[in-house]
Amino acid sequence: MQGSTTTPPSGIRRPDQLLFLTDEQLRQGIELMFFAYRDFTGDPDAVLGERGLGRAHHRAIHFIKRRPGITVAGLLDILQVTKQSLNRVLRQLIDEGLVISEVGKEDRRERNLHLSEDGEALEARLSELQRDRFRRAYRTVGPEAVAGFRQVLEVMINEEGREQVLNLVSKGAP
Amino acid sequence: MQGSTTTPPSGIRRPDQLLFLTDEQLRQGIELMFFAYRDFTGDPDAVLGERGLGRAHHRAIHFIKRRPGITVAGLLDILQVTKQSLNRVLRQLIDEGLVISEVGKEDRRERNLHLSEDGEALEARLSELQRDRFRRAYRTVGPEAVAGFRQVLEVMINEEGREQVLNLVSKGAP
DNA sequence: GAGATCAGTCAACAAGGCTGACATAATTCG
DNA sequence: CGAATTATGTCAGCCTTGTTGACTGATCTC
Repeated sequence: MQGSTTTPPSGIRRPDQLLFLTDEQLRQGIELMFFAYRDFTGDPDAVLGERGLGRAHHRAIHFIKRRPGITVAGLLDILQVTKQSLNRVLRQLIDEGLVISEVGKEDRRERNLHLSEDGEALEARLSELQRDRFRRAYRTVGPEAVAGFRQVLEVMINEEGREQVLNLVSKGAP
Repeated sequence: MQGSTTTPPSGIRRPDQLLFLTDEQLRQGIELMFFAYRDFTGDPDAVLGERGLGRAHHRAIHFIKRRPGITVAGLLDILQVTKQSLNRVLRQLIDEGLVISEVGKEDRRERNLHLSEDGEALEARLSELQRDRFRRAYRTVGPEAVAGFRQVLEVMINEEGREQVLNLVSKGAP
């Protein structure tokens, strides 16, 4: 914390620069992560609850919005759940008319997933809530803190797979 | 991102300072949060899985370690789940000999919760994994980014309750 | 002594993970 | 062409972890 920008006064045994690596500081980071994530998912969860949907549906909707026409296998790859688990969620979304599944043009074994109008509307409502939270937070702390925030999250991701994830996040190829 | 420290050159219509607030930037933050949290919980989940325990057990263990002697009501307050839900988890932990529940000294209706030796050992193993991840991340990005990371997480927390949470995180009173 | 409070429990339900097994198309390979 | 592979869907069953509602027992407090 406190830690100022550059070098500490000399002659100190436990330099200020390393203070942010004490078990205590690390523990605080861990707990903050827990509480922040809980609230981060809270708003959408509430909206989804109204319609009998859950967080799993949100994730599917989010990434279908992000990659319209994505195949089931593609979504499985991103979400890293079993196909049985995803299938249940997807079936519900299709039954409710939020997601449209159509036979692949090139490879007719594949299914290309899209959001219906209703699906788009729900997605917009959900992502709006999360963007609001981020916007408020980002606005409060300013661009430098935001840059730090992103840096930490990025290196928090498992090293194998990190490149793929960062690629996905920043619009990168499927 | 990039955004420098102070004021930008004047006369710019969409100042650099606001670039980090576009929907696109916000969406990236949201997705990073999702992926980082997934990996953040991955390591402990694996260890817990070996013993037939889950994330809920981890949370209980974590906060009992943090506040030895905490009462059931106190834990409920932190975790924000129903007492039936917590009770199931707690019962398992007590049955497995990881947590010790003893009648309150002052108020005999209360139960004070502690970790047993085994509980301490498991907690150490789990928190070690998470601290390692944070330590690596923090070390990689440096103290300034860490400060930014923490600032964002803090203001991400719901405003009602934020003070209480921050108080808890930073060792504050029960 | 009456009423409030803390803890524990039973029962029932739902979401969303998992495994394993199997079916059906469609594509690709030999 | 026929066989193997691939993409998807589905059935069945199991687990964890959340929920509500109802109720008990012990202990405080007024």
